[in-house]
Amino acid sequence: MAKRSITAQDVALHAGVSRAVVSRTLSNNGCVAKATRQKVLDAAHELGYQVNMLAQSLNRQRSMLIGVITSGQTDPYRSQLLEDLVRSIQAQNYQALLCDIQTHQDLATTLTKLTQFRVSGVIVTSGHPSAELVSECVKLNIPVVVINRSTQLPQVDEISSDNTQGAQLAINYLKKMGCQRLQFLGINNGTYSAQIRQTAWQRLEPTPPLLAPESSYEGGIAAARVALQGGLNFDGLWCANDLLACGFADCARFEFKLKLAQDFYLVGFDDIPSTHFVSYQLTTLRQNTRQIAALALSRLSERASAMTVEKRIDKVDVKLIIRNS
Amino acid sequence: MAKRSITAQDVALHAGVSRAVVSRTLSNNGCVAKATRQKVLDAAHELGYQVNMLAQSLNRQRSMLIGVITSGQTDPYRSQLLEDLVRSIQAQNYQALLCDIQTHQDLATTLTKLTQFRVSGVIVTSGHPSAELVSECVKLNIPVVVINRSTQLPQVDEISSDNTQGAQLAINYLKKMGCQRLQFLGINNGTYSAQIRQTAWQRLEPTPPLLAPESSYEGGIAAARVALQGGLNFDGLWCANDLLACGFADCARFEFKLKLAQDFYLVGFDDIPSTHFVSYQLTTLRQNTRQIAALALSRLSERASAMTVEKRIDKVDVKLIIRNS
DNA sequence: TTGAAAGCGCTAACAA
DNA sequence: TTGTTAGCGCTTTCAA
Repeated sequence: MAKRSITAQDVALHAGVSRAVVSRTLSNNGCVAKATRQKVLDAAHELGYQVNMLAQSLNRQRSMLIGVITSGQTDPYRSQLLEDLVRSIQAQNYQALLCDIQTHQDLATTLTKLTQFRVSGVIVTSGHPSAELVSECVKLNIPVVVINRSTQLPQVDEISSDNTQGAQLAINYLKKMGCQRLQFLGINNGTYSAQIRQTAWQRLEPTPPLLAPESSYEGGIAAARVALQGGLNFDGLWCANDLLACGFADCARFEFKLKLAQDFYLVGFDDIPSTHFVSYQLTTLRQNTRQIAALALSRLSERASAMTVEKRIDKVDVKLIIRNS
Repeated sequence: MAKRSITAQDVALHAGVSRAVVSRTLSNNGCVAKATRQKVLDAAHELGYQVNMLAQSLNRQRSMLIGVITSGQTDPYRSQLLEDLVRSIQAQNYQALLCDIQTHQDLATTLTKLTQFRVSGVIVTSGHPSAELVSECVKLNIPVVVINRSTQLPQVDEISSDNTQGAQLAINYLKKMGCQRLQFLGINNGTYSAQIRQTAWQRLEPTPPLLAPESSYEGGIAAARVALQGGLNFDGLWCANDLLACGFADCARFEFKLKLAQDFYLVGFDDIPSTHFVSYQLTTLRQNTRQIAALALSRLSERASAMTVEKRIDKVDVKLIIRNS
């Protein structure tokens, strides 16, 4: 039943040349006479030839696949990042092998899975690859880049939003709004980004941070209940992310009858869609996910050609989006 | 530099057998003596052998890859569906090849890309595959399933939420809340799902639907401005999706000072996170994305073993989530 | 039960 | 510039 598909051999026959010439022509590699080249191209087109990526990859010991590792957590920011990553990958003619991991163990098995496909690179947006895993990749010449997380590993490039700059922008904004007592809302045992933002904050402001029990809308509500119980003792708040900010804002407004941009100012992080809903209009910091994605691909290809180049750490600018909080 | 990785040959040598035995043992295919089997397993484990998926797939003419086609549109519902799809795929030991398409043309090139990787199946969540594309897949024995869309093609299985049931649930709810003049908010030139919901609605209620200019929060606002301008002439509204519902609700509340669950009732669709925020608390219909995903994988594997089985159309139950609207 | 050998479709070194 | 040849690592008849 399953019809055999058209191979380079067929094209070679049709064009009256050898398969080697076909290969050279189609991969633009090695020299072919102009006329021959055209013959091959025509034949390939006529027959509807499609190269078999499996065979090609097997031979080249490298597939046109790039592994993208994400955690189940589907918050709007992550979705946006993923979308931009996939687009960047496809723009370079690669394809995205999407791997969802739940646990640290998953990361290990996933990374070996990816090596079995001889991926051209791995982009980690969740979890922390261990040294052995990475060295395994290095051995196989597979570059690894991590996004919004750090690692000690020397061969792994890092890309993240500039959280320090973010902290500064948030503080400047709050002060400009006249706030005198600033506060930060982080997450207990939170994500790497939340921790970094907290650290960045603490370098600039001494106030001990508020901590939400979890990184979510509900976490923001819970944090607000605790924080506002004894009265409002701050007038400017920076939240580690927008979901927290929305939760905090709602609890403050509906349970404690506080008014945003009046009783206190609030800055979020991520610029997720909800923040621009009429009922929120939250001031926030927008990450440049497109640039992060583009940079990830650049780093991957740089390291592909020179596995041992020095580790690079990129900080991508964030942008303050001023709304009504 | 790049160390050659361990092959079946190495394992064979180490175990003192032929590579054929190694292959049989590891793929559980053909017979191997118990003792030999153990020897091979031990050797493989000791050497840390990992099968080369490229070689295996080339030989079997089929990779452990499943193509997932999505459109750039990252609304929360789509993200959730994607996540569930990827999990289901990984649960079956396959890997997800994620392809983002923008235009109809992209679908075509993407589908041929996928065939080049000899994927074991394709899941389409966006766009409408043409007859030729599908027949190309059929020829290569690649099953195709579409989610939340329909197609005339006989070899393509369809899975979607039961929109008719959804319409009925929404209407029942609104009537139970005492609504007398029901209305539906669809989308002008909208998604397939929105159209189906509209059709389902119209079979039950004769009222001509409202139409938003686009499928988004802003679309909902725009629709509300038009609809409410001349006064409120309905008391129960069903929106094609939650983003529209949020926009409509906000415009109604903030611009027209209407009260939800008082001046009119509103039911959404999708149960996206924003709907359960304190400031919305929208009643909505939840799609069972996990079941949709699981079903997609089932259909794919069924068709894989019998390409010509009759086309199947599955409707997955939706669930009314009653909140405060 | 095991091994030898052919082949999946492609690339690349080498020779012509 | 072209063709020949030897693999890439695996699976799978077919004999032994």
